[in-house]
Amino acid sequence: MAEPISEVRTLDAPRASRLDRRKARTRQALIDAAVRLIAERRGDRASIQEITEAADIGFGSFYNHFDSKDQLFQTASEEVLERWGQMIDRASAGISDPAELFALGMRISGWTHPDIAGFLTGAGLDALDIPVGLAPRALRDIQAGQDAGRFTIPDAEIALSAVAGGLLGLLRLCQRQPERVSETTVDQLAEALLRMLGLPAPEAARLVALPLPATGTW
Amino acid sequence: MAEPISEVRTLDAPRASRLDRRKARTRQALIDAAVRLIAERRGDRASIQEITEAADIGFGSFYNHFDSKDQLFQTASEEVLERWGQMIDRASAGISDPAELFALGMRISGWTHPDIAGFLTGAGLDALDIPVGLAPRALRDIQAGQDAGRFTIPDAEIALSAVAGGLLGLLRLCQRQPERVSETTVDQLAEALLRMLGLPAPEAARLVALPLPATGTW
DNA sequence: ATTATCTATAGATCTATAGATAATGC
DNA sequence: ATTATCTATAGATCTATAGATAATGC
Repeated sequence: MAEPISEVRTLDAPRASRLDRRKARTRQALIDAAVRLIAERRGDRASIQEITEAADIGFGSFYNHFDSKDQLFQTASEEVLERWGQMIDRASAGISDPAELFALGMRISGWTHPDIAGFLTGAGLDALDIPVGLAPRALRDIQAGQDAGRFTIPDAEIALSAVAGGLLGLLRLCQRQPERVSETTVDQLAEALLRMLGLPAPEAARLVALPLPATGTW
Repeated sequence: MAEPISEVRTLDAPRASRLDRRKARTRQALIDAAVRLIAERRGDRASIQEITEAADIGFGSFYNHFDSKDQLFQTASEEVLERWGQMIDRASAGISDPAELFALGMRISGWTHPDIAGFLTGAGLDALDIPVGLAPRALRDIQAGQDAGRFTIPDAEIALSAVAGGLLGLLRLCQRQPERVSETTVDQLAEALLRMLGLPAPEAARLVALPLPATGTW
């Protein structure tokens, strides 16, 4: 099988024509609209007509970019989660202790942009099935913590689901009753989840008291 | 406001005619079909036609019982969760320690009937918004544990969401890779969640080692 | 006679596509 | 000349209801 052409194109740096940029803009408008609709819990109940109206593009343009609603929602989920995951990567560069990595990722995720938080609460635990973004990073940290003997919890995937449930509970509360979420709420959740993973309570308390690095531009 | 008439009817014991029983049977067939569809993740994507076919009743009969799909799914969710909750009530009668109550409910829920487990994993965290069944009981136990000073976690609702995430993770794993779920997996999850709630680790280990009472008929 | 269920269907969506229009490339 | 977007629409659903049929009550 021959080398894919796109490979070559990627190397020719400024190949993107104005046409390409226009196409990318339309595609991005569809993805942004999908993220908003998931956050509003309209999700896949929205018709393609609603989606294109929310994206402010012509109805037929949808099929220039996606074959079905499911494909759009899958792509949109992957994109927003991967963007989030890479932001956490930047913030946690240089840290090697898996427990510290986990704590940091959780504390940053709890203070994320409201739009993204809305997406996550709308997607619910289904976000765990998205193969990129937050879930694989959190699973990696949990497994590394097991291997290092810092986490005693036996099954990493069950632990990951509990972690996700905790984060989603926090984000839901932020949306519904923001007055009940103080600056320490996120840290308290991260601390509780570290205890669940099997870290001794004093060590969990120590990790969430570490200073947060700057997250950079989102 | 006058006393509701249904109150009186409830006292006249064997009022249910054969017609009433036939009607109840049709209604139950719709509810059972809805539970199966949620478990199969077809959920509200299923058309009313599909629902009535799954229930093996005529299409038009749907509207004798429910105004919309949403109403059916809401009713079905409440019924199956409340049935589950009452089973736990029976199994935990006589126990007063909230931490022990919580541990028991979790350990029983982890060994529930596969059909019900399928429903829960299909519903996901949305089950937390159902006002009857498991969620209010678990929230009650967590709050009682806070009041008794046994749980140190500050926000009971966030904790509940983490607990639900853990249980759903376990049930998902049971479905996908049953060979990875041993007899101790449920107890290990319950123990981890007790630690998360703030119980000292040795105490958490002690509680999940207690014998399970018989759950009775489901 | 009454009540619930069933079948058939009108009207309202919704999806997918064809063909026209507008934007860009050369 | 090429490519993407837009408008319009055919055909396929899907919902809600009307009217016919079957079961039960009295």
